[in-house]
Amino acid sequence: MNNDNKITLAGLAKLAGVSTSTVSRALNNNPLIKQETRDSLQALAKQHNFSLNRAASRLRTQKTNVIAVILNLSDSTDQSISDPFLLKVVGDLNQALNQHGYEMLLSNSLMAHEDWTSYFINSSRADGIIVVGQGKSTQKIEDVALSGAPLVVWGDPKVNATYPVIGSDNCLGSYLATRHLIEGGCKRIVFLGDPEHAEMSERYKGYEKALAEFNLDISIDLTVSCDITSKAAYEKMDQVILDHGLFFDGIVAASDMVALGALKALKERYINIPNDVGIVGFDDIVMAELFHPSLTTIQQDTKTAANIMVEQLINQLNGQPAKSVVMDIKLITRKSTKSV
Amino acid sequence: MNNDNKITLAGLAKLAGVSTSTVSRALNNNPLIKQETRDSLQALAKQHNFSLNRAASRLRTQKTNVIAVILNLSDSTDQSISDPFLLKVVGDLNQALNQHGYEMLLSNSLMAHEDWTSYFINSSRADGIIVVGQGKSTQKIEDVALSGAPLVVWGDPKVNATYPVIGSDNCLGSYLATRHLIEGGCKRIVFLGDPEHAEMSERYKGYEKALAEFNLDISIDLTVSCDITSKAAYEKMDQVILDHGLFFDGIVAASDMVALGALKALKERYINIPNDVGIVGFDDIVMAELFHPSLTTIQQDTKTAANIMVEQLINQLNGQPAKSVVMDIKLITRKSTKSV
DNA sequence: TAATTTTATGCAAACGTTTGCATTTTGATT
DNA sequence: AATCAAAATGCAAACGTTTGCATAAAATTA
Repeated sequence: MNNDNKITLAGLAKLAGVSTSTVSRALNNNPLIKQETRDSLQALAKQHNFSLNRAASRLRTQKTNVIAVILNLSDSTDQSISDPFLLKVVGDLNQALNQHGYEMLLSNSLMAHEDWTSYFINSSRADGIIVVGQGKSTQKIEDVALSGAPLVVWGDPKVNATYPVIGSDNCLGSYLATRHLIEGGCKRIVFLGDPEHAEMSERYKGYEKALAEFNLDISIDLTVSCDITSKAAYEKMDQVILDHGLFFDGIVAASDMVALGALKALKERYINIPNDVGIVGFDDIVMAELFHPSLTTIQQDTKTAANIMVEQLINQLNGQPAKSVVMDIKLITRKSTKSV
Repeated sequence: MNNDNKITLAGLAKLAGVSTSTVSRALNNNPLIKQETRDSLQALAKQHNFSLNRAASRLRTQKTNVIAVILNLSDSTDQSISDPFLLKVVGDLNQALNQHGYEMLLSNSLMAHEDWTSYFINSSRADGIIVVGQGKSTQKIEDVALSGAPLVVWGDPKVNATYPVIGSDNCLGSYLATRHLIEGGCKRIVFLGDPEHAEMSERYKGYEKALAEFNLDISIDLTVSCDITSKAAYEKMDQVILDHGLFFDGIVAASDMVALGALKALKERYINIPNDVGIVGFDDIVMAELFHPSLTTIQQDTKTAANIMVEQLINQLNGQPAKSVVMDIKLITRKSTKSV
């Protein structure tokens, strides 16, 4: 029963005995058309399950109602494509976009399109771009900004950017995390993560700041650099302990996934958490609460953030200015750190 | 420097002193055009960072090169929008689609579009549909299948469907999981999950089959029904133990998330895993290995599955038939069950 | 009832590609 | 050279909407 004779606007018009203009307006709920006519035409359309051809209307209106969402992964490996936090942001964006009447074209930075503006905007694939994550290099993002294409980025809003960035105050978050460890009695605190990475470097700064404030030693040894995946974190911590023993009593992890990887390495050695080593994560992914011990972490409100991002993007689509927004964060204390 | 005078094919043609046909063909690498001409025109295009207007070419060719991916969530709550497993499938699909030259329009079933074929296909938003998850009702999926639109579903391939389904043999997986528990000495094994849910019901069958095979009691009490999220699982198990005590010595969980939720409830009561209670998950999400104890589970190869799904869909786009495919699964034994 | 305003509809020209067919150019063959 | 075949390019008609402007119908006013 493959009803292949695709009906068109003109076809419907003929059926209804009116002009295409009328049908077009009726289906778009244009008040120029009498309510009665609108209703009957819409009914007719539904009856023939007719749908406006978007390719055609996009061509005519020069608007797509599509937003390109680009998962900006660190180029090294494709591990982080399964990072639960980033994917959650994507999920929330999807909701927010749909609620605002936009569709989401999902892409990721590994698909090498040299020029994002050209590929997505100039080609009429999308009206605007949302980049999730600043990654190691912000070059491509800056190129988009420079091109004047509507753009919003999830990342660190403190980074002095020429484009609107929505995100948590990573420095503050990490500062709070670190201070929390210090107040719990930790003296030698490791930072575990990748200080090269845009957002993570801000987290590193917060960590440094707290240490400085409390006059704690901030030696290079305490900075353990690794990719921001649980696997990398696990392997790195395993190696570090093997090489240098348990020379620390606290860990500030660049993300929950990193924290969980580290936790595994510690637990395998029966190191007591939080008594021997306290550990704080970042993100508050669902899993953080489920772990044993449950993970103290910095919570980010991605749902609200997603809505704000979409709103800021829509502002730009309307020719209005958009601004960076700092999201509130919250220290969630659980069992992986000693309570003060 | 907002270079807003968007250049068009005709513009480029004029610049180059050739016809639009030639430019069009050149940019599409049509061998009708002399290699030399092609090269120079492509160079010219790049220089002016010109991109073909997709709205126009889609209208003309009646092809979008877009695939709609629909996250089919259980309609009750939006919790599972952050289900790491489903999101991983989406991530893998994204990769696979891009590699095959398609773009991904991400949507979810909560956005109430009555008629998916009409909305996505008839409207020329996409050329085909991939549904991730069969959910509680397969009605909408069957409607799409009936309409003849190119369709592939991630779900249970054993379900006798009129559309191609790619997925693991859920029944077998669950059977293996259950047998593994039995062989480890478990006598009273709980099934934790939602037997109403398409894929999960298959898992329930596998569980039943194993019990029957080993002549184990299969009473209704042993079926603990809950939503397939970690939170629901945690709360349900908490309540169940509170009400009935520890009347079981094994859990077959409908998914890893469910297993992890249950695990938390058990650990909070200092129930020894795997000695007092063994537990098996399903999916093998990244987290499964990180947990303590690490989770024995049934591994699904989503990356391969994603590629197969895309291939099967492309078959349909080319007018060829597509078939359901059963993915291999693997029991990954870890520390949450006694080794045999 | 005629003139005027208001409301509802229709006409036709875009939007920027692709592609069958016609035409020109080039190269090979007599 | 003249003829023919092959290769390269151009012409122009679609694809299915939307929308400014013109017109027709209905409602209001004089």
